[in-house]
Amino acid sequence: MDVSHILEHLNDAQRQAVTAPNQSLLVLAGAGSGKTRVLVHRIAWLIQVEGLSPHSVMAVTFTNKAASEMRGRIEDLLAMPAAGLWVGTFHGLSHRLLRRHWQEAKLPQGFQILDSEDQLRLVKRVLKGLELDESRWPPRQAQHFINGQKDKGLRPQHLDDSGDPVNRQLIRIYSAYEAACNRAGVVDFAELLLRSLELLRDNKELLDHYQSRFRHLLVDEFQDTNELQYAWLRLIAGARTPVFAVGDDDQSIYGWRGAKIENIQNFQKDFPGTEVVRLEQNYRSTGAILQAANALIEHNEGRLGKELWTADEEGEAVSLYTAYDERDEARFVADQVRDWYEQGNRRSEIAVLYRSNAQSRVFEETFIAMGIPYRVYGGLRFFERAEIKDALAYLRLVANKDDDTSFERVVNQPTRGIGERTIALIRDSARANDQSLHQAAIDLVTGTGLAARARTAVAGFLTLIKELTEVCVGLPLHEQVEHMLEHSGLKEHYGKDKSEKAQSRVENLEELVSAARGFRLDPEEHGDMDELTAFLSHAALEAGEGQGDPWEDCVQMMTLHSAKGLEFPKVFLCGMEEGLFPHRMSIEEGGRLEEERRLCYVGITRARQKLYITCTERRRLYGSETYNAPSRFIGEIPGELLEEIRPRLATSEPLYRPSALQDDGVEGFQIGQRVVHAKFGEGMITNHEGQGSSARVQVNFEGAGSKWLVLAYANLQAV
DNA sequence: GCGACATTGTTTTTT
DNA sequence: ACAATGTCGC
Repeated sequence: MDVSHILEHLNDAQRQAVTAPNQSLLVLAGAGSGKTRVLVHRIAWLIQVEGLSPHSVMAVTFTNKAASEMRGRIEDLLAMPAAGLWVGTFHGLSHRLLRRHWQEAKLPQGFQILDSEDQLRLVKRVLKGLELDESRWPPRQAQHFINGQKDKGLRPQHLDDSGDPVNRQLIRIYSAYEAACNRAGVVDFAELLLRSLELLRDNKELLDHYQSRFRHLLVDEFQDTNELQYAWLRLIAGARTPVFAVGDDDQSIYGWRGAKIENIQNFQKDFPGTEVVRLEQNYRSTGAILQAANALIEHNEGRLGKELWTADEEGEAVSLYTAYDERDEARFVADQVRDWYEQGNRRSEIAVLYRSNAQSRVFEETFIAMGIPYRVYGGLRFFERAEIKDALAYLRLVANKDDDTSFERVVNQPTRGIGERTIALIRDSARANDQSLHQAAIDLVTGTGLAARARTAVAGFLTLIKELTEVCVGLPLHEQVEHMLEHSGLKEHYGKDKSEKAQSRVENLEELVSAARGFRLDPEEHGDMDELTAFLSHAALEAGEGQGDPWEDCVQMMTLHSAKGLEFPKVFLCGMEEGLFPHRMSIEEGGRLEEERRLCYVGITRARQKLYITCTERRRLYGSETYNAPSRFIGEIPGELLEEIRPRLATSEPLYRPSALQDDGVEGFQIGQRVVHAKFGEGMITNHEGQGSSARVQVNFEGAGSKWLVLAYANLQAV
C-alpha cells in the first residue's frame, strides 16, 4: 500500500514521532508546531502501516471540539470512516465505559449526568438536609472540595479529618452528597472518571479486556491532565500498551483547576523507555512574534526547554499602544479593525484577547457604536440555558423518577401552586423514608399528610409526569420533546410573556425540538441506551455552542484561556497591566506568576502575522478608578522587538498612584491579616471600606463566619 | 408569586 | 460599578 501521503509534508521531528517504534513517546509540541497533525498522522500510520485495527486505538482529548476535529482529520487522511476507533474526551470515553458496564459500576441503567449547576443545587440540598448554614458552609466551597477530592481519586472513606473540625464537616458533606447521588442515580463530571477508573480497577476481567483491546493510547494536551485523568490513562495502558502523549509544558494554563504539569515529568518515569521528541519548528507566526514569545517564556524556571523557530520571515515588529483609559484602548482596536477591513481583509481574521471576561464590555460598546460586527466566545451555552434545563429536567424525570435534582427544578415550574412549604413536606418525608422525592410525593398524595389544596396541586404534577412517561413510549424523540413542551405548560408559560427575553426562550425551546429531531444514536457511543437517555447524556456532555451566526464576518473576542489552540492573522492582546494581567490574585498568591506568563505566551503565539499589545494608564475596575503600571510581561519582551505606537504623551493626565493607599489597607490593618475579636474569636480580614471613624473591615471568623465590623468600635487586635 | 430591596462577589473553564 | 442572587413583605 502506498503510504507516502502519511509522511509527506512532515518535517524530521514530526516524522520521527509519527513513525516511532512500539514504545511510549512524549512529544513536546510547541505552539504552532503541528501537534494535531502529528497525532492524526500517527494514528493513520498505526492503522495503515503497522496494520492495527482502528478497534485497537484510543485517542483522548479534553474538549469535544478537539475530539471531533481529530476524528474528522483521521477519516480524511484514511479516506474512510474509522469505525471502532475510540476518539473522545476523558469524560466521553468514561461515560461510554459506564454505559456498557452499568451493572458492574453499580449504576442504574438510566443514570443521568449532573452538570456543574445541577451539582451545586444538589450540594445545597444536601447542606439543608444536614442542617448546615449556607453562610458558614458556602455551597460553592463544598462543591469545590468534593470535586477536588474526586480529582485526586479519593472517596469520603479515604479521607482523614486530621482533627480539623472544618475538614470533618466537609467530609461529612461529601459523604452525604455521595449518598444523595447514588440514591438519585446521577453522576457528576468527576464521578464519570472516578467511577470508570474504579470499575476497571476492581474488575480484573474488564481491565484485562480493555488493556488487551487497546494496543495504542494517544493523549492530546497532556499538560492539562489532572491526577485522576493520569491515573485513568495509566490503568488503561497497563504494562504493555504504549502511550503517545502530546503536550507543551509552556502552555499549561489550567493548574488552577487541578492540572498537574508534573504529569509530564512523571511520564518518563511511569512509562520506562519513553522517547522524547521535541517539535520546535513553528509554522504559524513570524520571526518577530516568535522571538517575543521565546524571550518572555525564558523568564520561567523549571521548563523542559524548547525554543521555537521559523523558516518564515521576520515580519513586522510587535506594536505597543499605551491608551489613556479603557475606552481609548477600545477605540484604538476598533480603528485598526476598520482600517484592516477597508483594506479588503476579513474582520474574522482579527482576535481581541483579554485576561478576564469583564473586559469585553467596553469593546462591545465601542464596536456597536462603530458598527463593527463581533462575536464573543464563551457565554452561556445552549444546553445550559435556564429554559432548556427546565425542559431537560422534565425529560430526565421521565427517564428516571429518582432524579431529585430534576424533580425539584420543575415541580413548580411553571408555577402550579406547589410552594416551599409543600416541597419541604415532600423533602422531609423522602428523607424519613429514604425515598426519592417522586416516590415520597406519591405516598403523600395517597396518604393524609397534605392539605387539600396542596394535594390537588401535587397530584396534578404527578399525573403530568405519569402521562408524559406513558405517552413517550414509542414516540420519536422529537415528538416526545414536543409533547412535553406542550403538556408541561413550559411553552405556554414563556409564550404568554411578550418580552423579548421570553420570546427568545420560546425560540430556544423550539430549537430543542430541532436538536432532538437531528439527534442520531451512535451504536458505538451509546450502546443499547434508549434514545431519550442518550439524548440527555449528549446534552450534559456537550453543552453546545454559545452563540449562533459563526459565519458572519465578525471580530473574534475571547479570553486568553479560550484562545488556546486557535490562531489568527492579527491579534490584539489587551489590558496588559499589572493587576489585570498578571492578575492581582496571581501576584498575591505566590507561585502563580509562571502560569500567568504561560498564559501570555499562549496569547502571543496565537498571532500569525501581526501582534498588538495594549495597556491603559487608568482603568475603571470594580467600580473604582485604578492606575496600573504596564504589565511586567511587556518589559520581558526585548525592546527592539517592540514598536510603540503612541509613546506616553505629556497630554495624558498626571500619574498619581492611589493604589498604594489600597495596599496599605486602613488604620494599620491589611487584607489577609489575622486578627482576634473579644467575642468572635480569631479570623482573617478579607475586605475593607471607608476611612477614619467610619472605616469598616470584613473579617472571616473561624467560629462565627464572616462579619463586617466598624474599626472604631470593634477593638480588633492583630494576631 | 412577584416585585422591591439587600447582599455579595467580581480570573481563568471543560466536561 | 454592576450583575446576580437571596430575602422579605404583600
